[in-house]
Amino acid sequence: MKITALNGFKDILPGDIELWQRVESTAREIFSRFQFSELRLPILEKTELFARSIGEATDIVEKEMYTFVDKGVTMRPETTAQMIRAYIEHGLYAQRPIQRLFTIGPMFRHERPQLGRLRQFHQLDAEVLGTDNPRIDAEVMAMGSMLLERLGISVSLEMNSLGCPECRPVFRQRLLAFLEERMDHLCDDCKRRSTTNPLRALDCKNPTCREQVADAPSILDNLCEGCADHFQVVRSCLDKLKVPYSLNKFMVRGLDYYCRTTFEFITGDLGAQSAVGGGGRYDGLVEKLGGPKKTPGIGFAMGLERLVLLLQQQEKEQEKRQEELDIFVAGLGPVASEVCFDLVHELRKQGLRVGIDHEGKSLKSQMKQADKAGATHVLIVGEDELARGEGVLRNMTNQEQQDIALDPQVIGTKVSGR
RNA sequence: GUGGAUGUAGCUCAGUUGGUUAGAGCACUUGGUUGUGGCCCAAGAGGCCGUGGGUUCGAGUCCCAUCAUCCACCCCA
Repeated sequence: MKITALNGFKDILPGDIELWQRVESTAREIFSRFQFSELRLPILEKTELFARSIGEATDIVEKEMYTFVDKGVTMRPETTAQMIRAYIEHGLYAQRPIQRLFTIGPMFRHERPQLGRLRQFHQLDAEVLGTDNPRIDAEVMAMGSMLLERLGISVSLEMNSLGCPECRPVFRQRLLAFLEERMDHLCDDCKRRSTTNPLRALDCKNPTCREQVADAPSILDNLCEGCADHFQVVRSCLDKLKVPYSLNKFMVRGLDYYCRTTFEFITGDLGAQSAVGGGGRYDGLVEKLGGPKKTPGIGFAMGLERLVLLLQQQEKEQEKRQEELDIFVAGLGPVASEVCFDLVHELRKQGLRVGIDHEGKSLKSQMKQADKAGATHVLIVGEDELARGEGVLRNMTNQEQQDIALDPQVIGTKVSGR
C-alpha cells in the first residue's frame, strides 16, 4: 500500500511554487506600503481561544477543527483570534496605540475538500487593532483591492454592515418575525438557523429561500445612529479612494465576532467558491479575549490557494522558462570529476547557481541536463584542457565557446558578466 | 455528515459485443554525433489495469464490496 498525502493536504511542487512566491512577495510589498508589520504565529493554540472567539455554535468550532482533545489544543482554523492573543500577551497595545499587523501561513479545517478548498490551506491575514476610525475600514479594503489589482486578479468587493450589540438584536427580532411568517417555505437548514442565527438565512443559496428572503428587512435600514454614521463615512472614504464596491445586504459572515463593516472579495471563476478573501470589524473581541477594554479591530483574510488558482487560470499558456542555473560544470572522466567537485563549491561560494552531475554521464548527457536545468553556461572540463589547467566555457544562448582558466574568480566574473 | 462522478505507465488518456503477449502521446534512458544541449530519427525501460471477492474455459472489460480521488451540498479563505 502506497503512502500518500492525506486527503485535503497538498504538496506544492517546483513549478507551482513560483506563483506562491509571487503572491507572498507582492503581499509583503503592498502591505508594507500601508505600514503593516509581519509577524508569525504558532499553528497550535488552546482550543478555548478559538471556541471563545469564533463562536461555539459556528460550523468551524462545532465540526471543523482539528483538536487534540486529550491535550486541549487545536490547530488554528483561522488566525484573527491568535493575532489578538499575541497582541494582548505581548502588550503590543502599550508599544503603539494602533497596531497594523499581518501574517501568512497555514490554517486547518476538517471539511470535505473541493476546488479551492483544502483541509490545510493558507491565508494572508491583515488586522488593525486599536481604532474604530471608519477611515481604517476603507484603508483596509483599499489595501486588499490594491493587492488583488497588483496581482492582476479582478474581483468585486461587496460590503455590508452587521450593526453592533445595540442594533443587531433589534434587527434580529424583526428578521425573525419576518422569517416565521414564511417558515413553511424555508429549507430545513434555514428553519434550524432561525433559532441559532437567523441572519444566516439571508445567506442561504437555496433558490426558494432566496426568493422568500428577497424582500426581507435590510439590516442597513435598521442600524443604530452610531453604526449608520460609521458606515456612511466608510462609504464616502471608499469613494474618495476610488475603490469600487457594491452593497450586499444579504452578506452575513460566518464568525460570531463580526460587527459593523463586513466585506468579501468575490470572484465567479472558482467553481463553488466565490470568496477570495473576506473580513470585517470585530470591536468587542479584544476585550472578550481579556485585552484592554474597548479595543476595536478590523481585518481580513485572503485564501492563498484561491489566489494561486486564479493566477494559474490566467497564465495557463504563458509558462516561461526562467534561468535556474548560472553554470553547469561538466567533468569528463574520474580525474576531471575530482577537480570539478571542489571547483563547483568555490563557484557557489561566489554566489553562482551551479549544477553538476556526479554519475559519470557522457558529455552529451550532461549537456542535456544543463539545457534542461536552464543553465546559461556550461564549463566543460576534459583531460586535454585539464592538463593545461583550463576548461571550455560554453555560452548556451549564443553557442560561443572559449578556453578559460580553472580559476573560480576568473570563471565567476566571466559568467556573471564582468 | 450527504449526493454524483472517476480510478489503466511518472503525467494526460485509449482499450471494440469479455478472447492470446494491455497501448498511444508527453516525460525518462541509451544510441544516431569516439568530447557538445534544443529539432529530428531509432531503440529501451517503465503496469499485481485502486484493492478484495464473485461469475466464467477465460475479466482491464460483467457483478458485489471496499478504499481513494475529484466535483457539488453544508460552510467558508
